[in-house]
Amino acid sequence: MTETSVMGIRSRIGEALIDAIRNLGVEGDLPDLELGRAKGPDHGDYASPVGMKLARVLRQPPAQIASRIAETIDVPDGAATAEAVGGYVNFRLTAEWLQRLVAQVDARGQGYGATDLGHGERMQVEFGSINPTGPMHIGHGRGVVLGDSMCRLLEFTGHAVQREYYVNDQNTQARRFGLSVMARMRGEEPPEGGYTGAYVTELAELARGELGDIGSLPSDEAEAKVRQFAIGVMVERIRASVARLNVPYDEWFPESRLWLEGLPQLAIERLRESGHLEERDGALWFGEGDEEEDRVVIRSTGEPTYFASDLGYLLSRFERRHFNRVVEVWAADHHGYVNRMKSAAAALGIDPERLVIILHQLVNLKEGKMSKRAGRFVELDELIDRVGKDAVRYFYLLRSPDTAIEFDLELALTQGNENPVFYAQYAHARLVNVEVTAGERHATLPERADVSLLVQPWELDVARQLAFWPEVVEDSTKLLEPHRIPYYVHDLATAVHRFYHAGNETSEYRVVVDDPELTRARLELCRASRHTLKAALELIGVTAPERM
RNA sequence: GCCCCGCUAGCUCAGUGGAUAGAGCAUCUGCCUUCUAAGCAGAGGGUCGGGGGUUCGAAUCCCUCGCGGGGCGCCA
Repeated sequence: MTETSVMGIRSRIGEALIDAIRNLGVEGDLPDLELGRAKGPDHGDYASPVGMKLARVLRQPPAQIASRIAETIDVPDGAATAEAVGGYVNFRLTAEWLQRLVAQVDARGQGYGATDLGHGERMQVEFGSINPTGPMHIGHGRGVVLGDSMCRLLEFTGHAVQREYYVNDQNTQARRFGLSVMARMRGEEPPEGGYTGAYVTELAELARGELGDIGSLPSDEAEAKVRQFAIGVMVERIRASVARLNVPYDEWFPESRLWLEGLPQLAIERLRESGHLEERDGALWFGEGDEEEDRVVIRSTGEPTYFASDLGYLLSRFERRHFNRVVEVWAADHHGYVNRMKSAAAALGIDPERLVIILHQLVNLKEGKMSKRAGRFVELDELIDRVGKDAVRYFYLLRSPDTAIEFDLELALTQGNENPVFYAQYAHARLVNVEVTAGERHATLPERADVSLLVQPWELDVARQLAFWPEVVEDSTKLLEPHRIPYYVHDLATAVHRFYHAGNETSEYRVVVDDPELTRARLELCRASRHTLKAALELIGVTAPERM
C-alpha cells in the first residue's frame, strides 16, 4: 500500500474516477461527481451518478457512460471494484485492501486519519467568551464544547491553533455587575438593569471580607475595585468550569489590555483617515452613513462602546498576533453582529474571509429563556455534577449547531444513565479487555499478523468503518462541524460490538482462540479499531476508558 | 416591518442535488456456564410543515405561506 493511501480512500477513488473520465476524452471543467457513500450494501461502499452527470457533455446515454467508466477505471492498489448500475458507478472495497488497511491503521496508531491539511496555518479560535458577570450556564456550555472540539479537529489536521477567551472586564455589563455587587455590600437592591442572582449577594459577602471597608473611598474608585474583584472571582469560576470539561484555553485576553496597547485608538484613527467614521449627534459612528446600519463607536458622552474594543481586537489578532484566520463561535442571538464585524474587518484592510464566524442556536430552558441578570438558569457545573463530563460533551455535540436545544434538566438526568456516549466507551473498554485476555491466554503470539485471516463479514465491516475515518475527519474539519464525529463514533462502535458479539454466539469467532495466528490477526483488528475509536473520542474531548 | 435558524418515525435528532430517507430513546419479540448483556438480533412506526418552481433527479436549491426560536440599542 502506497503512502498516498493516508489521504483516505474516498479521495483516491475520486481521483481514479477523474482519470477514467479524462481517458474518455472529456476535457475542461467537470461537474461535481457527487462521489459519496453508497446508500446500502447493495450499492457497494461508494457510488457516483457519473453517467447522469456526463450524459449531456458526452451526448451518450448515462448507462453507457457508466459502463465504460466501470470497465476502464483503475482504482489504485486494487482497493475497490467498480460496477455500473444504470447511470451509477458503484464501488466496493475489496477484502484484500481492507485487510491491509487494518495492518496499516494499527501501525499508525492514533495518528490514523490525521493530516497536514492545514500546513501549520496559524489560527485562533475564540469561543465561550461570555461576560464574566455570572457563572456559566448550560447555554454557554454548548459554545465551549463546540469551540474546543473544532480546535481539536484543526490540530488533528495540521493547523496551529490557539484557544482564546476574550474577557470583557471593562464594558457596560461589567460595570453594571460591579455596581450590583456594591449595592449588595451595602445591603441595597441592585440598580435598574443590574444583576439580581443569589450569587451576587454571595459575591458581596466575599468582597466585604476581602476588600474591607470601601465606604470611605470615592464611589468611582470603590466601583472599580469591587468590579475588578468580582470579575476576577467570576473568571476563576469560569476557568474552573471549563477545565472540568477538559477545555485547555491558551489565552485569557482582557478587553482592557487592548486599550493599554492602544489598539482601539489605532483602529479608530485608521478608520477616520479612510473615511469610515462620521460624527453625528455628538457621537462617532461607523458605517456607510445609513441610519439603520451604522453603529456607534464613541458615545456622545465620550465613552467608547464595545464595538470600539472589537475594532482594536481585530487588529490585535490579525496584525499584532498574526493569525491567518480567526474563528469566532457565537450564540445565535449575536447573529446581527456578523456583518458589522465583517465590514469592520474589511474597512481595516483585513480580508473578511479570514474572519470565520460560527453561530450556534440557543439552549433554552423548558420553562423559558435563561437570564443571568435575573438569575434564572441551570449552571453548567450542576449539569457536569449530575451526568459527568463525557455525557455533557456528547450531548452537545450530537446536535448540529443549527438546531436549537430545549433543555429539560429532568430529562437530561434520566438520559445521563443511557447516554449514547457509554455505548462508544463500552466498545473501547471491550477492545482493551480482549487484548488483555489475549495476553493472558497466549504466552507468545506471532509478531506480525496475517491479516488475510480476517475474512468474516463482521470483521471486514469493522475494517470498512476504519476506511471511512479519514473522510469524516476531512469533512468535519472543512465544514467546521464537529458534530459529525460522534455519529461516526457510533457507527464504528456498532461494528465493534457486532464483531465482539459474534464470539459470544459462536466461540470460534472470538478474538482469543486456540490458534495463535488467528488470534493475532483478530487482535490486529482490535488494536486498529481501538486506536481509531480513541482518536475519535479525543477529538470530541471524551475519555476512552480501559474498563467499565 | 426587516434579518438569521429550525419544522424529517410517538419523543430527541442525523442526513456534501442522486437509487428503497436513517440513528438513538420509547414499545414489542428473542439471545448470557465459556474474551465485559452499559451488548447482539428482529418487529412495528414517515404525505421529510403546506403549496408552487428549477432539474434527467429535490428532505436537500429558489419562491411563497404557516408554525416555533432568536435578533434588529449611544447594551453585549
